[in-house]
Amino acid sequence: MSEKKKFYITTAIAYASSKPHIGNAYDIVLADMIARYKKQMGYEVYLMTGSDEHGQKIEEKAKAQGITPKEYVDNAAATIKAVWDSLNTSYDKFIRTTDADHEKAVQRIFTKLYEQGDIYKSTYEGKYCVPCESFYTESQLVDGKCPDCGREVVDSKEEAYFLRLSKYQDRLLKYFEENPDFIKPESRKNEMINNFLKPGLQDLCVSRSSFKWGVPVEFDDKHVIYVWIDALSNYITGIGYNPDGSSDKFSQLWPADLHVIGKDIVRFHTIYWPIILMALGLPLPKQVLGHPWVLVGEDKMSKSKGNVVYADELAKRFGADAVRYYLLSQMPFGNDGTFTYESFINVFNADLANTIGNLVSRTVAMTKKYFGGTVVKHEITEALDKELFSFAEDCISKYHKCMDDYRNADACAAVLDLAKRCNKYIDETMPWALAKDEAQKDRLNDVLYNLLDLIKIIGTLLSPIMPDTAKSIAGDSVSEELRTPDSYTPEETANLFPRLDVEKVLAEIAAENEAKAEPEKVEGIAQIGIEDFAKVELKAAKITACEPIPKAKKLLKLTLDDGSGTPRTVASGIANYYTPDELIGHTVIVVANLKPAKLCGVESNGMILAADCAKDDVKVLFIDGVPAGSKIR
RNA sequence: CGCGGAGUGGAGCAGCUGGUAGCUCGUCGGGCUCAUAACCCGAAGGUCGUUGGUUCAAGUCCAGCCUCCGCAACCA
Repeated sequence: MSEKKKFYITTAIAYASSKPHIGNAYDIVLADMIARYKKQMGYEVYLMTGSDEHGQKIEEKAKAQGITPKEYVDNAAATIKAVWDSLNTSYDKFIRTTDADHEKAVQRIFTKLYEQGDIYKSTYEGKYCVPCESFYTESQLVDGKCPDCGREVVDSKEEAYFLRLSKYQDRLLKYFEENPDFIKPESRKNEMINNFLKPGLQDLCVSRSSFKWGVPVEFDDKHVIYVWIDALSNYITGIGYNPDGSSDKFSQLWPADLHVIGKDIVRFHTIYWPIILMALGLPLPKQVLGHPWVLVGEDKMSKSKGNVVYADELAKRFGADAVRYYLLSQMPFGNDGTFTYESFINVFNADLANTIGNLVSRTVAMTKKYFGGTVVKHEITEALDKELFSFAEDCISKYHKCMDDYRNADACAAVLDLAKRCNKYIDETMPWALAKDEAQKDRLNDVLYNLLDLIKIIGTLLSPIMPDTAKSIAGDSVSEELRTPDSYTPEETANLFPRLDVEKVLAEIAAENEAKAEPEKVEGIAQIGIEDFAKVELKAAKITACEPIPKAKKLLKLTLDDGSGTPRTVASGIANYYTPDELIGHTVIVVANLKPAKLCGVESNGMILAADCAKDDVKVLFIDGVPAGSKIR
């Protein structure tokens, strides 16, 4: 009968609409590190991750590919798993929201909440744009019209189910107060309270009837259960919860000790999720950790920007441990971190190759060279050694303090400090000089013993962060006890982290990206026939007036003379490149038969042609001298 | 005044509850040779966005302003 304390930790489940990028992967890497750490601290750990597989977007993507949504998500889930596995993550369960037992449990949850009155049927009232098939709230409208297409909207009602959030508001606020550590970091808690709780919660719409790919409401099959109840419930259904009777595992593991999530979904996990649990009569999770994002350079990662970086590709190139180390050591606690290949390689070289790898390599080499591979323990007498070990103890306790607080970057720094201290110790003791004097043989032995001992400590401390590396430098005997073994006989290993040539690697990557980008472009824009082009009506038009649009940052409102006699108004997103004065009087090419659209309250009839010369460089095509109204083809 | 975040030596970041500004990389000079052209030491370089306030004392607290970045709205 093990009396180990349990630690149930989860990640956000990844949305199965596309391959997760390095930022999504940060979630699981962080959770995995915490899980491994807790395990090492003696906890019985259960780590769950998974994929969120319902929703309109998936339905549409599947349709576009001509396969069923189920086929689509089967592929997607496999991809997600493959990425997670490439990072050597040690999850105990991978839940899929299309798992039969999950779907069943979600239906039962929904029904239970409905029967006890926490979910009620009502109508979703809003402004509806028929062509766009979308609902908008009053505040989303632009000049009372559809923000998307600019057309009139109509008052409309749609049946839907709602979760009573307001009922639990006060209890939730109280929970926040009584559990100050519930939300980490603290700043996000204040955000939640000020922005959502204090103004008052509005009941949440928890069903949809506009698409089919979801868990059907048991008693009303026109509706599917919307993401909140479906996805969030994974944390309990994945360990066997069911309102009709839960598994033993559930009672052992729940409440969760930690939900690791991205900062963008803190709201759902600290407001909606606790309220769902309260309604179910279940205890709330102990803590929610909202981590920052991984940016690529300055930007958020996005497919359209073409700057997406995938974890498995990185792991393949640099090794899983290096990727894990980069993410865990370089992400600031509160702010977004950045990924660039350049900084990755720099960190790799500085921390992993030069400091840790080289320390191991030089120490092992000397042990081999001077003692044939084995050094033994003697009592410490030198003051220098005492200082060295007391420094090590400081590092260890600092490391724990940081890890307990999920300040993993600082924890990494503490380990690096120790490794640097060891490198310095080598210079201070100069083993190569000792080796020349037979009388110093014992001293030389002691120096190497001390180094090997601390290398073992470094390996131990690193094991949640870099499991493979830890194994190869500390072996299976991870231990934080200083100077326990009677002797050390290190295994000779190849260089742990061979230094990378920045220029060379960057060039390689650039070449590969280029090779990859080519075929996609051909695919991206389909060829069209002359008849398609004929549909576009291009005309020359003279800019007679131009002014900025107050609400808009990027738009200019242009008034054009297109020869028709009536002035034409066009909004154009060129405010960052041109001032109104620079445009007035010039003649431009306008797409005349483009559907009108409402932009920031201005009706735009057509668009003017401009060239994307480079990133952040746009040039409008001027055709001064061409009479206004001339047809262009 | 839509919401939120940030402005610290060349670059990237630490600086929690106020008391001589630190780290990594880079640069320059030196040392060493066990090691992965690595390691060790030293130096140069910051009026901590700006203005005002609180205080014996502010990067650290308060107020205003400027700039940048996400999200939302709008690159038709």
